[in-house]
Amino acid sequence: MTKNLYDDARITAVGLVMEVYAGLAARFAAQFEEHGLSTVEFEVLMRLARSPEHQLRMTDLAAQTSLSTSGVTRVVDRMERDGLLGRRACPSDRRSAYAVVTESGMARLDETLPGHIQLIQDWFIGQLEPADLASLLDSLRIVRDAVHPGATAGSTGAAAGANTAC
Amino acid sequence: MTKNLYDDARITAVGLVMEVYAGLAARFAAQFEEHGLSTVEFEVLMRLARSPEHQLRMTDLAAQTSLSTSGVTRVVDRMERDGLLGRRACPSDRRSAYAVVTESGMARLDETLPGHIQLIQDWFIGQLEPADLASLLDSLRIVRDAVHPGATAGSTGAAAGANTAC
DNA sequence: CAGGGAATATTGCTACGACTATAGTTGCTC
DNA sequence: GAGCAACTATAGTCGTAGCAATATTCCCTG
Repeated sequence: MTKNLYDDARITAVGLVMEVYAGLAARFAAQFEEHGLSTVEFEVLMRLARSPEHQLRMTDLAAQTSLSTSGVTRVVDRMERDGLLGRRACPSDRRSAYAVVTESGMARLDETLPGHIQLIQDWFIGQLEPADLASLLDSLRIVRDAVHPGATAGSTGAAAGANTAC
Repeated sequence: MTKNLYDDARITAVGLVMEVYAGLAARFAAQFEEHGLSTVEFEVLMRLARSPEHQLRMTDLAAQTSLSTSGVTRVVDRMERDGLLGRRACPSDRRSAYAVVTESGMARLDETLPGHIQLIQDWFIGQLEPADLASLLDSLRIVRDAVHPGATAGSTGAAAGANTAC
């Protein structure tokens, strides 16, 4: 018999990552839906809430969410229609537009967040010993920094990172 | 100021998982595309290749891939059209149908796999010290077993697990 | 200041996948 | 054996996201 590459330990290692992701994502999605949000909508809300003035340029939002710019346009369309977000013209660059969270959007997020954190606690954090968790996060950080698609709003952009200030 | 839940350490912990997943998935997808495969097509090919006789019932395939049954139908349609898969009637249960990998499908997988494993080595395994990697996998396994959406072809089905044998 | 190239957002087109309904098959019960 | 519930696969419909094309604006160079 030839050696079986299909059961290679390296394959199963990434399989583990994928399964953990899939499991968590599915549970999160179910809880988001209870509050009328999809996963990407929650992600958009979170990214904006963590930004100064609760707003971000469309392009920056796309960079931070692993969505294309057109995808961001559609999501913001929907959320604007639902009153969660608003658009604001950028004073210094008329090409750019800000997506800004409305009061209603912040309220929706505040209403969703406690349950979300509870899920994280129950299915992820709480499953591990504190020392193991710390070690796990360290390792994940290393891999993240290597793979690093610029999701952390950090130093990915070759240009000066301050263009968030428009 | 009110306490800021949006930067909660627990949120950033799952953010880490999501970012690692997204980064790996994007790189994998690019390599799959070089061989004319999408991510789900590769996953289907892998699941079938790891099964006895290189075949699986449509329902079982759906259970193992976090795809719906109709999704599996469409994917198998495409892959059958491309000659990677074939359909075979189940002799003992005429409701069921097997999806079976063709010679061409196995060849495609064998052609794709080395590069895939190389990516895993470069961006995941190779980033960590062996001891840290082992610890990481242990922790991931614990979380996986908790979240456990039955992706491992294990004991999810309430009925006897042996229905893979049709 | 005129013009070319880069950047930004949007829209049309297309592909993919989930939800639902439908048709066929099986096994159980009376 | 007829009827009925459960299961399997498929087809219809809809929502969502990516890619390419477009219009506008900005910046830099002459």
